[in-house]
Amino acid sequence: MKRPTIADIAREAGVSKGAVSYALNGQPGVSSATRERILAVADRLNFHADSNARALAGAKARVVGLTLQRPPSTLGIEPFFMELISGVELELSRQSYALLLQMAPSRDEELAFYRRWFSEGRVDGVLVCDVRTGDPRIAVLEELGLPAVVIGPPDVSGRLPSAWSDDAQSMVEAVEYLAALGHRRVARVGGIPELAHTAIRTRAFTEVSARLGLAEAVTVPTDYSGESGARATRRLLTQPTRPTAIVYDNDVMAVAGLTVAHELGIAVPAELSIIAWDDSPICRLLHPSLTALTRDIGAYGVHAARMLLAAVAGTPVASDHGTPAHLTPRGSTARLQTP
Amino acid sequence: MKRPTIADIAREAGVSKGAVSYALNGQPGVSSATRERILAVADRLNFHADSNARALAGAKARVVGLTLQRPPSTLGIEPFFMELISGVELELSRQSYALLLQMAPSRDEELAFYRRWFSEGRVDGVLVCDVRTGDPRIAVLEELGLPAVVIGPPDVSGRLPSAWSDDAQSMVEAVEYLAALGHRRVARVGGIPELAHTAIRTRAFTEVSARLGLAEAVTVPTDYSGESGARATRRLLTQPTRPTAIVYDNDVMAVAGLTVAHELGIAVPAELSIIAWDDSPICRLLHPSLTALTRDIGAYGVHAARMLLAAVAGTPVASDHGTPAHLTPRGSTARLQTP
DNA sequence: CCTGGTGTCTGAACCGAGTAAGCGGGCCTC
DNA sequence: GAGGCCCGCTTACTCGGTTCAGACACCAGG
Repeated sequence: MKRPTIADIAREAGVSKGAVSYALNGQPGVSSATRERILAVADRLNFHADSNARALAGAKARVVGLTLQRPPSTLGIEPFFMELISGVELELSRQSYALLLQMAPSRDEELAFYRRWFSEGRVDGVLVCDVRTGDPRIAVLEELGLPAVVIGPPDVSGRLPSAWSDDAQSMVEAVEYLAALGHRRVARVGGIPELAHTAIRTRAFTEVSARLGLAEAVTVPTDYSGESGARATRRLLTQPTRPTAIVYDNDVMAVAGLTVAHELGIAVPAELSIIAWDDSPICRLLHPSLTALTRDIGAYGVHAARMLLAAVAGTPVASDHGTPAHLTPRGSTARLQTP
Repeated sequence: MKRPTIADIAREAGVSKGAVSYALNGQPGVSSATRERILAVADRLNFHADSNARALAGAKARVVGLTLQRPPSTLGIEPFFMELISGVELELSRQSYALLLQMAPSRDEELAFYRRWFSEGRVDGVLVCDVRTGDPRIAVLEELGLPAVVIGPPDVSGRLPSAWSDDAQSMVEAVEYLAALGHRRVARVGGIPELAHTAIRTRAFTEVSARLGLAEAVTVPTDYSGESGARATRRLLTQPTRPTAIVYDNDVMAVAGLTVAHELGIAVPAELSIIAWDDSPICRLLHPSLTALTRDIGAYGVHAARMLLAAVAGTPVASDHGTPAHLTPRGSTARLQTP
């Protein structure tokens, strides 16, 4: 099956290639009568401009890139990224953009992909996830001049705009809630410590705990996997004075934590309260259902995509903080039973 | 930052553009001495050929497409697709291909994306998931002549090669195992009935149950979401004569089912055995851990990608059945307690 | 009637690669 | 020593768009 080109349309409509290009792109230079005629022919032939030719001629490739660098094992179960991607695509589709997805085995390769995409002219811009403090990607992207939006806290995004929300505020809400329920020994099973948003949460957790006079508010670092979450929970719950509440940095680890508590014969929520950061259907399905910090992850994606496309179009865009995650109380948190 | 072109390399190496192209592509036409020199210059300038120009000139775009048409809510929690994509990308990266990912809100739009990708020359080939019987995508792809590989059972893939395994065999293994444990009333919470692989599983389930003389082996259809899985389980377990074992078509619904059983005060595995199709870390984390039909999903992805790239290269490829999912017995299945 | 401006359209250059055709020069053969 | 051939490289054209300079018509103003 042969694909129609603008030359075909030009011939069919009795005009030149240039006129067709102007008509299709809504540019001035053709009368509305001929524009109509050209568009009609294009529509009849079911024409779509070859994106390679268009990109080569200096227009946009209409593709943006996204790389993920987490082990596939944790990526698979964490609903976060799929929801994020869903949101990103929603906005991209709306503006006829496509998404190039790349899983990178390591940070170096992730960087290499950005470089390659740039030099191959594959993408008009990129989204950056899982930012660390002093992340080399930021500098490289700034140097390349490739439009980019960071999905993460703004304080590590350099001159790049970022789409994120105030994790500190959400953490305060969670811990204050636990304190209000009477909990004094609150622990946290945190995410990958090197990630910038983990650091923000850790700091907020420590500060609010100190402010509320809670006992040693310890954060156990993990790699976000269920296994490491289970290990961390086991460690916390087998201490001489165990915590009465634990905040988990993702839903998978919270599920694991719930299971460990059950395994150790510790009743949830009677003896242990659990909060998961990032709500997901699983949190609702379990018994007891998990109290969670809920946020509209898809909305982040939509927002980030919109910002990126604006940046690609040359519009200066500012960082934007969406609404922070808020607490959704469910069955896994309860007032502390004073024995 | 300006990107180097072959013209830059040609000037630098003191040869013509043509020679550079031949050298870079490993084609004959240049002596090994100049080839070395050209490659050295290209390497020094960190050159990567513009993919748009290359694709326009008739070479490959080095991109393949994949569309997903499931509601984001179920996509998010189901590890299947992320693992599949991980596998696909592993192989694609190895051959310097990129993946264009597209989530489609509806089947019609999914089809429209394939059409557009084709006419825009964006992709060299596509992967097709979630095939239904009489799926219109198969016919369209055959008509367009766009290389494609179906990730699904071969009997609905038309002339397109397919990468899948024998679901019927795995289903037989699961039901025979339950029967061997003494179960006579086995039910199934199935996936989306229109999907081809669901139909295969349903048929196999019915047949093996009949062969083993099990009582009315009913399959309750769902949309794969945890909620619908919970509903289906509730329905099954509140019947006058309830099943003593249930096979779930995905892990999320199995988790939901476990929770419902708990909610109804039905002990797992003492009073009810549960098997999940598709293993995932969650299955291992829960208490009791879930007996599952395990398969290497990433391997499917690798395989499908390899087949697709072969098809893109013009090599005729045959459908391939990988190793079927096999049973991994865990804590959620047990011998039936005869009261 | 001439000039200037505007609107519409054409022609051609260009993007950065791939590739067929052509062309010297060295080597082998008779 | 002439003819033929292959190797190594260049030249020029191609892909399908975008875009700019210019041609032409038409109209208003002086």
